[in-house]
Amino acid sequence: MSEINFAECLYFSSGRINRIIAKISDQQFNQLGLSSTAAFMLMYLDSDTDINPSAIADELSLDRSTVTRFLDKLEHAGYITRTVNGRNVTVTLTDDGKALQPRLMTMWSDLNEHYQTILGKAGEQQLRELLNQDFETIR
Amino acid sequence: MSEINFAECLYFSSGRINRIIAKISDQQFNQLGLSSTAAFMLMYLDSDTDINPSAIADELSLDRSTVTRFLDKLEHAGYITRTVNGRNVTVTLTDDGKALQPRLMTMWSDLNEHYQTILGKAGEQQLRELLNQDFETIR
DNA sequence: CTTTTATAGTTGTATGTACAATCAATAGAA
DNA sequence: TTCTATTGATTGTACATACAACTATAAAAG
Repeated sequence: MSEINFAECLYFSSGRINRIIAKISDQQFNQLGLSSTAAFMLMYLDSDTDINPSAIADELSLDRSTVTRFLDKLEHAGYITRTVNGRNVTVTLTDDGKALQPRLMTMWSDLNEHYQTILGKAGEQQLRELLNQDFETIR
Repeated sequence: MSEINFAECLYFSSGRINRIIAKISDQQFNQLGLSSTAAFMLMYLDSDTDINPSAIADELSLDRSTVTRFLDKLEHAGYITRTVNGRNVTVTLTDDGKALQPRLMTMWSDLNEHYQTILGKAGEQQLRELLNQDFETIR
């Protein structure tokens, strides 16, 4: 009776596309034994110095606790170090972490090509613009 | 040096918007003590008879195992029953499950209004269309 | 018919993520 | 200067989800 078209439901369609995109991304970075989030975190850490967890959380739109978890992994893997300074923490790439950067960059550009293959050039562009609007934050 | 704009990275922007949308949706359905996925599953079950888990998985773009997990919860909550028939299972709404439907429908329409408030009317429409393309499936 | 292959569903396990609570440190007010 | 409120980071916990392995059944091939 109700005839709901679930394909039209934002909840599922956004979940679905998110999983598609995540999978493409993971396939890339898993080649380095990294999850996508960990990989992007490393790239962000290369872009500046004296970065703290909160800044990472802001930049990558993640909860601080989520950032903590990934930093644990990256530290354990030897790609970063944490320097505690009072209640602040500074995150720094190790030499291993720096050495990874060129490969990360290559993968990132491969990734963007791959997105275009799947989504189409126009679709990829459209999606990018749409998703990057500054939506009202939910509390 | 690298100057990556992470806001432009599909991996994070699609995750971000997915979380926004999921949160709006969850806020609605949690009023009935249901997760969004469980709620949509119930609505789908009302739309036809003799539905099996695989069909649910197809319709909602979820893995069969994920469907199993939610059916466990819904069964435990008394909203559905499972009838095993050889290797096939038929899922049926209980009376309680049926009784829930009007409220689910109301919430769904509230939800759609809420999306528009957050995303803007145009944005919501655009997003809907974009996300509903039939992307090549990843294997 | 019997044997092989494919399919439906479930279970084990792992991952990414958030939220709430907590701890420690700083900053502001008294 | 001491007390209080705020803030940065972490930990405990919970959830949605997938994938791989497994079980049982059905279908196809011989």
